[in-house]
Amino acid sequence: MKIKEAAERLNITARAIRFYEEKGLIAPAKQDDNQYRRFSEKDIWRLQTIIALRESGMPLEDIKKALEQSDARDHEELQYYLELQRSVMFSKWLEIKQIIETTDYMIGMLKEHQSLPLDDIYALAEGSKRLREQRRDWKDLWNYDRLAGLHDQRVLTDAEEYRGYTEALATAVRWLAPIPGETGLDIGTGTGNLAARLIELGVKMAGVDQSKEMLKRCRRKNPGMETKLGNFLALPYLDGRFDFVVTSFAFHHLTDNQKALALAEMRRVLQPRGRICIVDRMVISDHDSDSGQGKHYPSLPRLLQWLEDAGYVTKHGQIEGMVHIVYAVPIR
DNA sequence: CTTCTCACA
DNA sequence: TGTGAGGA
Repeated sequence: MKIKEAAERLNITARAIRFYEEKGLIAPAKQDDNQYRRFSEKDIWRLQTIIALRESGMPLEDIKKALEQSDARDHEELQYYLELQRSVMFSKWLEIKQIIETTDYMIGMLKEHQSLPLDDIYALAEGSKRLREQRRDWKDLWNYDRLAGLHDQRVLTDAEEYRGYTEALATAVRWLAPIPGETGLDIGTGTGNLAARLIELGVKMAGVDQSKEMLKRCRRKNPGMETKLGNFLALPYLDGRFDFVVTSFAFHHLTDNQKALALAEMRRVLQPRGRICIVDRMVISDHDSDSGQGKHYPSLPRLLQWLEDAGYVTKHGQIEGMVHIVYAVPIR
């Protein structure tokens, strides 16, 4: 099949196909005498894949990598690229959602005042800009991909970082007291240790982590569990999906501003009566303790204050040393 | 009908 | 991330 026929069949221009070839995404055979490209069914199938991935907004560079994994039959890596793409799209969706909300607010102001109060609008714009930057500034400062292999060992033996780990997970499960059939989200799920305990009780758990290696292990350990790439600031789920959100030994990775944003994100994916459970090392003073190395142990009193201001009733407890648990149920 | 390159957004 | 022109 020559290029024009292929292009017509796929509803793209011949030019685009040559372009994909130039970028190294396909390599159709060329006829010896005149150098015309000949497209096999395999080539067509590959082009269809490219078009589909392109349709999802994936950049050509990433499509190239994804196809390489697919060629190597590396199912897990291919899944990683698709999920990466999904999490990118989710961030964009959140941004757009926010822009719509800002616009709605402006429309409301205009109706009410017959004009736009500039100060308010400016503050609003600044606010959304900051939120966007918070999200964008997310980085894997901790290289959990590298740590994934040793993670399960470490949580049990690291008497410093993960002191009280087992007891903390057990307490979280007890406080959440899930009803079988409920849906829960574990943020920063790692290899799914907390999620596994909840699944045992009949909860449908979803896990989010920023590390693909962690998620690989998590899926291996908990075959039925749904896992997605993502982070606190852009949870890869639509609104109102969960009965509860839980996070253990992960919240302290967020800076001050990011913590506030993360709480808002949790609320977004929760049903109206959805509860929140946060287990982590915390400090009792009024300010986060910034120990460097990307660790910002949250201030327990301030965390409680935030949640109460947002309309939650809270309950908290000390598990061991710095390790605390905070549980919150909305009353409005 | 196809190829390739150059410029352009 | 493509597209259009123009020569071979």
